[in-house]
Amino acid sequence: MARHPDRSETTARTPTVYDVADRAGVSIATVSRVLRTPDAVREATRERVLSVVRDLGYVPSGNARALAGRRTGVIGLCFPGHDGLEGDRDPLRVEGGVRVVDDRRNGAPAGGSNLYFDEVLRGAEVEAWRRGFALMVAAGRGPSREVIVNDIAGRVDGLAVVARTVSNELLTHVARRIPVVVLADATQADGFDHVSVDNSAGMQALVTHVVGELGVRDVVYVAGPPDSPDDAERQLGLMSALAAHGLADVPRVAGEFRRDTAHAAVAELLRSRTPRALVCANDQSALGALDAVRERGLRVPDDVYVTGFDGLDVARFTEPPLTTVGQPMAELGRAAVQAVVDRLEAPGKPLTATRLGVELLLRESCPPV
Amino acid sequence: MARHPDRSETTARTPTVYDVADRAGVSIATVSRVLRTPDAVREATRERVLSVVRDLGYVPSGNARALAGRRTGVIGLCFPGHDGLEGDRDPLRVEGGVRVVDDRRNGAPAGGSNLYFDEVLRGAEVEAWRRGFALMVAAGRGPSREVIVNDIAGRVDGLAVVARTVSNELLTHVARRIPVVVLADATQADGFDHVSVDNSAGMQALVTHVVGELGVRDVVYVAGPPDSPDDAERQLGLMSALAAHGLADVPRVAGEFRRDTAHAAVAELLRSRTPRALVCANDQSALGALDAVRERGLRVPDDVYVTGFDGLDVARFTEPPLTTVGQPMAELGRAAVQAVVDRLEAPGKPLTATRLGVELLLRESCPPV
DNA sequence: GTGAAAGCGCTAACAG
DNA sequence: CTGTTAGCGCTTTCAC
Repeated sequence: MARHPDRSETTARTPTVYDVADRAGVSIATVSRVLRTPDAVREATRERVLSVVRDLGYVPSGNARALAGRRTGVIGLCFPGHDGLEGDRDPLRVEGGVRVVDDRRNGAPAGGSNLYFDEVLRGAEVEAWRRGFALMVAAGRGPSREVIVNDIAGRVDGLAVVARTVSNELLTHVARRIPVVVLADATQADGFDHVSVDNSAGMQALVTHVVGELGVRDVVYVAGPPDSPDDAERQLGLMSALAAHGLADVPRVAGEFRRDTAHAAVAELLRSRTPRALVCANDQSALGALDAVRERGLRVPDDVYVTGFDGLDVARFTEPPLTTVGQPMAELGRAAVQAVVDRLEAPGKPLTATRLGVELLLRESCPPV
Repeated sequence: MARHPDRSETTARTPTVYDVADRAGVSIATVSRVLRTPDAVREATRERVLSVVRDLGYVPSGNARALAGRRTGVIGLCFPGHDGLEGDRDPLRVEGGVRVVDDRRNGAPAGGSNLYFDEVLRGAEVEAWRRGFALMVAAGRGPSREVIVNDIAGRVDGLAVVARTVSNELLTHVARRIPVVVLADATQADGFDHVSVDNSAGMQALVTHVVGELGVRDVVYVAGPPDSPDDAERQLGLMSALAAHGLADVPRVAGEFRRDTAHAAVAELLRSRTPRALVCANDQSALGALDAVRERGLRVPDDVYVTGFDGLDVARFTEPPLTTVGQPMAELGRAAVQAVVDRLEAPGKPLTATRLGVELLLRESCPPV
């Protein structure tokens, strides 16, 4: 009471434990107990307190709780902005009304709108919920990203970060405060727990299908960005499958994981020659490859096989449907949260590196034999 | 210092302002200033403090900040669990490896995997970020939902809640502490800010197309759940368009917004007769209607027109592509966050009811004239 | 510019 | 079963 000389109920502030305690004629400790360990309080008292809680519209401050309890009950998830989300700078359109659009099929499906992270996020949310944690998201864009991550790090019990979202330096820094797990990057020995997908095995299976079963010798790889750990692993799988079939290497063009870039690169390539198969680093670039092949008047799969990687939904609806490697995206998110929680529960245990399996989805663009 | 007699740097705890202050030979106030208002501190001092921050791996506690600063910098978003996410109870599969699947088109596209909320979430995230807030998500499933919402309410500055996620009672309760905006429910006069899409106008435009332009008189409405405010509004639009064309009403069957339910209901209907058009309350039920029509050996649009509502991605890839009303889902999320932030900045202003426009997407299942 | 001190609202011993 | 009392780590006047 000393700290709160005037808790007269007339003051219009958001009510605190003190207000509830006063009104119910109990101590703040009892109010706290009613909320956290109801069985430790006599029924009558409990009822009284609860009714005051209702009357006052009391909602306990999560921050005060976290501070006093030394745990927030929140897990953070950071990933690198929603790619291609131009809406980022669109002014928000808020007029009502209806616009009529003739939307009959007039071209290839639009590029996948970043389903990838949507699904990771969903998986993470589900798992966090089950483990009794709330989830805080930061899909950083721009330089302020580092600031935000730092900020988030201060409000959660643990953090899951998608590879390449922020500098390793920052990661190391925040890891001194809370457990950090890195998603979609198999790199070891950086002191973090890791959760990733079997990129290498996936690509290996895919290329084995193309080279081994279909017997194609003339392959071109539409590569991802040089600094992508994902692509690095996929190339490892590629090389290994090639080697297994007596091929030393194949030519590459730079697709950069992007539809437009891949489109341009493949168009350029096709001006000089037509390989039998275009193995693309991801689905987006496969869409670009498909565009370029079509423009050239070539048929898929008859003239050229085309394959992707990721298993975006949109890959099922291309013309023809795209053979690709499906990643368990939602499970990635779940596994990440799981790894964070596990680490929280067993701080001392050795670092883990979770590997999730993938699916080789054989479709018309490069069909089964 | 009185409160922290032993701040000797040898103790291995997560460092606090006190540790930084000690090491840098300044007061905690100065440390705080360096972080919040750098210009208020002499350059030399600032550098010194910053370097200690780095050395110690200091990350400020967001909770303590929020508590002292009386604002969290976080906005909450709650929606009703990820529908149909069975993965909810799946054990997480964590073995690596590759599974090969012949995934050539073998049926209709799978039902939309809840893109709806994924996009709302994404929109909210983007807007929160731009406004300098972090986002906390709760996609509640089960009864503990109410508990969690309450919990979240205690850790955020404002809350956006999708209609029918939690009881109005709880909403009213937490609204006494922080601003609450309700999504996708046009109901007024409940004391909350609202953000929704123009359901009524959308359906009206759609039905005007069917009845007015295509001249169909024999329509059946595949309705949503009786307690859905969304469907209620859509029916309003339906009635109004019918009236405008001299039709009193049309028969209804219960689709419940679900593919399976709608499938069953329409199959039942078709056993007795075949209406010229099936106007469905949402895309999911339109998928079900399509299934039933196909099974009956009828052709769309030649024998029956079918329409949906929502504009899910999957509706573009059905056979034939589905005429539907597209909702700006990401913008819904953005507008919600915007409403929360606006309310935070101007607590006194009158309640708002934001209405987002929709698009009538005319596709092959009920094409333009 | 910088420091001292007073909380922010809650939990968790520790007494009784 | 209930009350007292320390803090949790930070921001923020108010002096100097």
